[in-house]
Amino acid sequence: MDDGKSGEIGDGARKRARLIDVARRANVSRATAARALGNYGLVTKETRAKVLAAAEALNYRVNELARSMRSGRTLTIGVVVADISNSFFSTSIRAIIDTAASSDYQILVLNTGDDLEAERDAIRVLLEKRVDGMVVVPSSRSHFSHLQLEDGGPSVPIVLLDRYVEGLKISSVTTDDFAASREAVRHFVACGHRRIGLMVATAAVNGHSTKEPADIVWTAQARMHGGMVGLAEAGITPTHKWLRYSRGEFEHARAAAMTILKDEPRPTAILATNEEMAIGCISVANEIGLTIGRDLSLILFDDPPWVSVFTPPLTVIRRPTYDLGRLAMQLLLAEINGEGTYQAAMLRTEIVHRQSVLTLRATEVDRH
Amino acid sequence: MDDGKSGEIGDGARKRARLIDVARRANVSRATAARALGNYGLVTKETRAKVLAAAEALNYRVNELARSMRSGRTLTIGVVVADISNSFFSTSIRAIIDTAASSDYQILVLNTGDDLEAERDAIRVLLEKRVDGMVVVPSSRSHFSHLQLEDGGPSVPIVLLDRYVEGLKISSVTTDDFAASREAVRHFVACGHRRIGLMVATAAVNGHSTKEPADIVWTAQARMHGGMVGLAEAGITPTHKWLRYSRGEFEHARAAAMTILKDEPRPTAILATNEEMAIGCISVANEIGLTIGRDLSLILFDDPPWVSVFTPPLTVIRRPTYDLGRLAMQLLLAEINGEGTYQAAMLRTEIVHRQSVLTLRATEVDRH
DNA sequence: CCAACAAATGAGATCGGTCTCATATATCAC
DNA sequence: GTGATATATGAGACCGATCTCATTTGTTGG
Repeated sequence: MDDGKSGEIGDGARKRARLIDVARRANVSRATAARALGNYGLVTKETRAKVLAAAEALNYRVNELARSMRSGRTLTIGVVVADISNSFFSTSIRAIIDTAASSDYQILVLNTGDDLEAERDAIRVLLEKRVDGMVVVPSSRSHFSHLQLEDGGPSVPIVLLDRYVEGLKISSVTTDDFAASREAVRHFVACGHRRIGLMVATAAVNGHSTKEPADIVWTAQARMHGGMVGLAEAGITPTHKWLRYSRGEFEHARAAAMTILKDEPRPTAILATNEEMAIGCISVANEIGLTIGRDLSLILFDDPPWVSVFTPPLTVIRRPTYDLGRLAMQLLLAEINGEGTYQAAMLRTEIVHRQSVLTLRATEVDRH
Repeated sequence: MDDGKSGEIGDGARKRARLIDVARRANVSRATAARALGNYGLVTKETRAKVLAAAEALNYRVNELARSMRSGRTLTIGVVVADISNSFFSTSIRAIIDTAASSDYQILVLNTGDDLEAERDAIRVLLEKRVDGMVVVPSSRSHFSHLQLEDGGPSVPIVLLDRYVEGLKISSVTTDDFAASREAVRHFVACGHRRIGLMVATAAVNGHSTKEPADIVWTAQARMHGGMVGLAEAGITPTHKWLRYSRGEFEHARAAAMTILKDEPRPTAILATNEEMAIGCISVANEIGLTIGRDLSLILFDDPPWVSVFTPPLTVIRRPTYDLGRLAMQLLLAEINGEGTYQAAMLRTEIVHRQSVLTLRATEVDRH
């Protein structure tokens, strides 16, 4: 019964054109219209032209949902990230989007705020939306059962970004932060520093703290551990006196820095595990009259544009941020296409020497 | 005919559980299983328990694609943005994601690099994916037919973010950048500055240029225009001598700044329309021995964390970045729910006075 | 002129939930 | 006992594109 379905002309609120509308207008079947539009199978030039004209006239857009239903592919990748407004993550995501787009994949971005429950929800939602794969920045080192999708039937490939999870057999793309931290501390030591502070960014703590949070993320732990080993190797007893774990918010970072820099004797150098820690540290140094690169040496992880025009330009540990995202996406695409194998890629970092690390002369070492 | 479909136990490569698998395991019909899982209609406690147990055992996840097919809603919003790694956009997107998530919407992020063709593709893809709405940062002021979806049947609500488009009857959320620029120039003038440079960020130019690109974005034009009006109002003949349009990349921004600061006499103050322009400007100032806040005054748009710990702390035009994204999403959700009306929201900005603007004494005004 | 084959098109199943409508069973009133 | 009502469940249509398989039409050779 033709009970007033669409296809009639003129009523304002008509629905979007479907394939069948195009087919009817071109006087062909859906199958033929599909062939003409999809450019496959056998269609005469004239038929194709008729169909294309009809599609044009009706402003037809294929319904990807329906297509995905049949094909089983959504051409959509889920990205689960701690904080997209963080410059490291936004740059990585830019790389992910670019790489995915060149293979016609789109990106669904979910933000967890490093909250485990939010991460579980995110994974569930992405599974329900039937994404073809996921890039995840895991918020926990110990709770990861929601990332183990393989048991009980095939599921969706995942690649971890920025953070490794021990015991999880999932491909990951990280940087060698342990080595980076150790190298930074070695550099401090080589420049004569012996009192070295370490500000570790983590969301697993309230405000800031001197002891390691229970569920600290792999990256943060590697950076802390690398620093401690660097100290030990230099014959300096690793002390927690100038070690702080802190959330990233400006006030927390400042408070953490303050407790280090108010200490007597104060450290002559600080390693900050991200931009936020460094900014907190600089803020406090400014406030109590310490000049970076003279009274206080500083190295930070990551290399945002401003640090090279800072006074003084800041020495940093540069990570291949864009490459990290791109590689994660490449591994994921390979796994989606069945070409991939498990792989824990760990990219190298590089110290960019600028002017925030002072070389102490022997006398100064004593004086400080 | 039961031709070996799934449901049989034990073969490793079985597909994901469907509703019908759950129903069979619980010995009920699909309809009943749907009622039990969807928590609607009438189901006895026992039946519900059976179904939930079956779903649990099979690790069942609803297929949102299928659900969306019937419901006509995807609970997905498309976001089309120039550059997600830009801190302004990534903060706005964070707000968009947060706001959307609290209404159970997810975000599909596409990046255009401010390329019109990429933007058209992005819109097409989002339409095909049947998003329920879009937030778009339009890359062009003059080409916008791809954003006019209403003719020829109902389509999808769009809200413009950050950039207004004249002649487009689409809700938008922007800041009053004309007023902001004018106020910044006024402030310079009040501090005794008369030679004021203006660095306008735009992707519509190759490298940098002194004349206005053909298809400059609304925001950039407003900022330029506001600056010019500010000058005129102060009785200063607006000159293009110290006006530069430049792409955001560090080297382009530097090159643009160089041509301004190498001029004789050089301007004593510069208004930078974003972080990238400011960084380019600072870099050149450092190189040729100009100290910000003494030899060269500087105001920039936006207020990333580092500028307040810079030496000197930088005076900025602060925009409510997070609020911008949130409001855009709120307007969009309202339109999706049929409660919205057309609305061009323009939020106020605020000058944050720090120490990068020098007050010139009369003699200095002459001397400079 | 008819068989054999190629070219072009159509009919209908399918993907997996959701929802309407019909049916079956239980409960109650008179 | 019969009809009215509430409760619980099932059958089947539907969303829109794709793809297999069958059918029709056209072409060529003997």
